[in-house]
Amino acid sequence: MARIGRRRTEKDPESSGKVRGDTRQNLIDSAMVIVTEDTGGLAGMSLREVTRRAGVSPTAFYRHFTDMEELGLALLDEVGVVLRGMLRAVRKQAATKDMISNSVRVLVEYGMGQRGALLVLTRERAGGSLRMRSAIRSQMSHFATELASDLRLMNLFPQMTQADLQRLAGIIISLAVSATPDILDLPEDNQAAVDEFVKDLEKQVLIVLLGAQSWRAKTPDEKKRRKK
Amino acid sequence: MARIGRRRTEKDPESSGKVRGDTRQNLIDSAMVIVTEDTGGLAGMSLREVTRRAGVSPTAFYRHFTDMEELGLALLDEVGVVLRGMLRAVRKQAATKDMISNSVRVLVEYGMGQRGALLVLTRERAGGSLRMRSAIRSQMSHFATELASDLRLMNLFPQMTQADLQRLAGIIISLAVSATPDILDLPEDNQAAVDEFVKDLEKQVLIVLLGAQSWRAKTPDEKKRRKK
DNA sequence: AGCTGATGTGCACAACTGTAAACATTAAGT
DNA sequence: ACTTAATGTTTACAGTTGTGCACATCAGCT
Repeated sequence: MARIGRRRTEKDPESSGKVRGDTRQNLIDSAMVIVTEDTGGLAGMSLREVTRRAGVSPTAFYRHFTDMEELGLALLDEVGVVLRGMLRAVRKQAATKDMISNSVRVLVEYGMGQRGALLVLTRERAGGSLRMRSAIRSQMSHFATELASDLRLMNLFPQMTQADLQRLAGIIISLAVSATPDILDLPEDNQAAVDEFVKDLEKQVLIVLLGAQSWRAKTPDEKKRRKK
Repeated sequence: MARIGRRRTEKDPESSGKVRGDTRQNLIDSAMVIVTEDTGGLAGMSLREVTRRAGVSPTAFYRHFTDMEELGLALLDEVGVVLRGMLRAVRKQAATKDMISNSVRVLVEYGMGQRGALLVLTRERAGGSLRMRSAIRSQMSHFATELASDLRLMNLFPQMTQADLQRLAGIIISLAVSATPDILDLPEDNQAAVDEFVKDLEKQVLIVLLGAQSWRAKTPDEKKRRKK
């Protein structure tokens, strides 16, 4: 049996107590790695496997999470924050047409780089526990709200109600989410294929935006009151 | 194409002691039940659990499948056939406007009734093995192709190329797939909420259709060659 | 100094897993 | 009638799992 656990050797200069607080994060990271390279998602991931990867004893897990589900939620949260930040940054520095293309590209590149991130997002959306699912839904609506707000600032759809803008954003996010599994299977060595995919996704978004404009133009007498 | 082992009694289908020949189907059904009521998907489903549900010994499993993955593929195939049939039937008997609304309603109702079916479809799309994922992709493109063909017959978009029709259908399927997890969490007792959801999804589809029309109208000089 | 709470360890254990091996039954084909 | 292939069973085993328990280390407080 190999001695994997880096035992704190009494007075090791750098290990004197400071490596300790990292364990929680280590667990999350390990989970991310496992999810990334292993088929089976959070459900097919064992507590022991995670702790093994993190270099801790199995029981240490309970010092930081009560559940595997809780680990999953933490993992998800991290992904959401990062991804949201990236997209927001992109949108902030480009206008209209470029914005779409840039956003799509960022999504694709992030997805291919940090496979696990998007993987968890899409997979557990239909998979995980009820808590997990609604956490993801909330993340997605968060995405959509930010996008809607940016769309409003750009004044591309001045005639649209706030609610309908939100719906529009929702559709776009839907497209992105739906594209995610395909992103994850994109051949990393074939840049042409990636470009093709990006272009296609851009076009999808454009169609939706166009549709939204026509829709408003054609039915200006709408007066729905939406609540959600 | 696959010949499902049906080579048994031709005289008395049910009487020979046990219902022997049904075992394979029983396993599939059991898997479906488990997937439906258990969080965790195909990955979190054990061989023993399936055989237990099916009322057979664990080792009997190997008489019908080499792998759990193979079971999954069989399950998926069944779902695809059924769902595809339903949607095709719906589209065949209504035109244009009603077609959308009917299709959406069928999808939602089927999803709520046979949760496991849609669950497997969405979940394993991002989850399962590579084989599973491409099988699902193929199912989806199958859906899209059928839809595209129907759209062409309806002559709604006479000016569109075949390839662009296929893309349009792809977008619609994307929306449907993306909506699936939400369908599965719809409150069964609250019909109003279901109606609201259906209406919303219909509207999304309409926007896309409108967008597609405007798209063609605005950029008639397209000449892309797509290859998929 | 000594106490306390947080964080880590090892050991133990029962439950469950996948699957191998040998065997029983039966339908079908000769 | 005898063989054979398909389909099922029982028993067995080794590996993995989640988790309870007792204990070790250490930072920070009074």
